[in-house]
Amino acid sequence: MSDKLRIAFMGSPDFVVPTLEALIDHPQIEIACVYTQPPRPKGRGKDIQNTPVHDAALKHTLEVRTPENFKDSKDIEDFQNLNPDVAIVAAYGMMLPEEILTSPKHGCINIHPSLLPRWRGVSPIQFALWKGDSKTGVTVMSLVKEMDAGPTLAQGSIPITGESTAQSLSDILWPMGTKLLIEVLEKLISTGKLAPTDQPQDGVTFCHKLTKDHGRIDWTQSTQEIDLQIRALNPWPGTWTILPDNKRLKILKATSTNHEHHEMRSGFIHKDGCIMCGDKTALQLETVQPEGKTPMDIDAAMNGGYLIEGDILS
RNA sequence: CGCGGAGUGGAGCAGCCCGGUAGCUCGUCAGGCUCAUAACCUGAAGGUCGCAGGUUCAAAUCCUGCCUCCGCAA
Repeated sequence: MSDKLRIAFMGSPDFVVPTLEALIDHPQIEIACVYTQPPRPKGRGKDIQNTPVHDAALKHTLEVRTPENFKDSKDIEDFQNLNPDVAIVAAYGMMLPEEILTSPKHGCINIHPSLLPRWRGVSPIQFALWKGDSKTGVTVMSLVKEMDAGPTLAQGSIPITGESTAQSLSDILWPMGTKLLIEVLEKLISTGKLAPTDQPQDGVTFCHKLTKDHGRIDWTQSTQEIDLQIRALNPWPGTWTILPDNKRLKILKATSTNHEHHEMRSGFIHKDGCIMCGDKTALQLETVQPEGKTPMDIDAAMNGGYLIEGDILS
């Protein structure tokens, strides 16, 4: 019998790979198995590709399992037969049935990048930023049947600034979550139990899944709202607008201004790439990407004729 | 073989269909004007036109193959 903590890791995207590697490197932890999303067609040409976690696990010669879901009792049995002390779930990308949640001795532990109970759901970082929260954070919690409603084990908080993007927050929150997770696990190892705290009843909010459609800019909104949208949806799913020739233009970076302008129509392109918004202030575009082109700064886009003073964005 | 766009001085583009002197908007450098300037004027430097073949008197331009980048979609 090993006295190491026996873990099943479940995750998929690149930003949880460091979490997996931190667990691998921990002397008192052993990874029994890594679960991740099945390889799927991806990218141009639709080649099927492993998830980043899949490749990282293979690199460390860990067993990888990629069930489509846990509806098949065989998959559930296979999981139970691993007999893990605890399962770590980090951006795995699927709901787990109760048989899985209750199977490990200490249940399933999840890293959720929000200050629960605020922003339960799948895109918490983006929503905290988009809805103008002044701070956000990361919560380590036990999973229960109801989504993101389980008791918390640790929590950390960070401020959201006018410069924050979903990317910049994610870059801070996931390492913070990993650190808190390790602390929780070390405490589990030393005391043999978790120290859960039930979530408050009040302050529960939910966020839904984002799609590319959420990235379309409505120029009748205020500069402030559009600025938040651009930073919240950066880098995914990205924000975009439609040029007069019906081509898409991604907006990668922009700054709100309070310049005064003579032309007030929403979406009107002023000299230097200032766009009129609904509250009669303007948004200064800084980095854009026309369809089929690489990202470029606004001066280049104006010089190249992608944006023309006097045209209207829709 | 999912659909599509693109590789031309440092940046973004035009030119290609209808082969024949390297163009446009900027940037950079020098000088001028100005109290001054990201403004204005004058001048200059800077490009094997993605790579390799082919056709031709002549290829950025036509033909073939390859490489690279990107949008959509997942």
